Amino acid sequence: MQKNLHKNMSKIVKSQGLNLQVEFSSVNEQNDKSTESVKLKGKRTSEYEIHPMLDKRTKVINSLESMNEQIENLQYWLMKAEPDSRIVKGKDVKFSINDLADMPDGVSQWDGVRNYEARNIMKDKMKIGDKVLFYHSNCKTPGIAGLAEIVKEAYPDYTAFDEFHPYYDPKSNKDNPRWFMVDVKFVRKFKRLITLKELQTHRDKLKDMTLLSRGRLSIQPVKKEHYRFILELENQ
DNA sequence: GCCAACGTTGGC
DNA sequence: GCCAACGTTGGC
Repeated sequence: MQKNLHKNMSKIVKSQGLNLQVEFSSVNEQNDKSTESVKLKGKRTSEYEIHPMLDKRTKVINSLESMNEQIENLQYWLMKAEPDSRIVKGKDVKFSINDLADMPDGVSQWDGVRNYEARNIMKDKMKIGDKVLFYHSNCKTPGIAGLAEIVKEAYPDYTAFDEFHPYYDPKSNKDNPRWFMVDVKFVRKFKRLITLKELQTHRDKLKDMTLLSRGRLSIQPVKKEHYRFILELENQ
């Protein structure tokens, strides 16, 4: 019976075209009800209860609802990096989408953010599985270069502790870290760079996009509809 | 807690 | 490399 439940879940997930890996932990029998956790890709986990008195279909719908909740909670962000070489305190701070792709497992810490608003987004808002538009800034053709996702939630940015590091901040220390970072994983490069210029021509659709109204913020929230629109632009 | 001075970002 | 916009600092 459990096997069928799992099969049904997998089928529904597939039929909805969702890019999720569903894992099931073993069921803990506890008198008249048991709990099972559903793990989505990354570490977002939700628990749902299995009531022996309810039929299979109800169980599947219940757990799907919790899955949909997780999907609804998915957040979208834009993160800026500089793809061109720039030497700060003797170290190159260049970081392009190709550099991210070349990291082991495509994963990198997002260090060097020294702005409170951007920090607070990382520290308080970003969750594993959130989607990221990878933006190339301070370069010849600024624009969105591809996609990444959050794979580790906020932890202290230790580069602030090292006085020889370009991102050193004497006001931050191990006991009272001022700056935080998340880990980001490469998802894919866009088929083409979606330039800032191009985005600016869609002011009708993107009028309240933070990138267009507050260009300086290096980590920004992105509305779901804007995210979707940008993915459509890629194919135009 | 205001705000002038200063520093940084990032498009152009 | 310029410089507008905007974020931060610190004196009062």
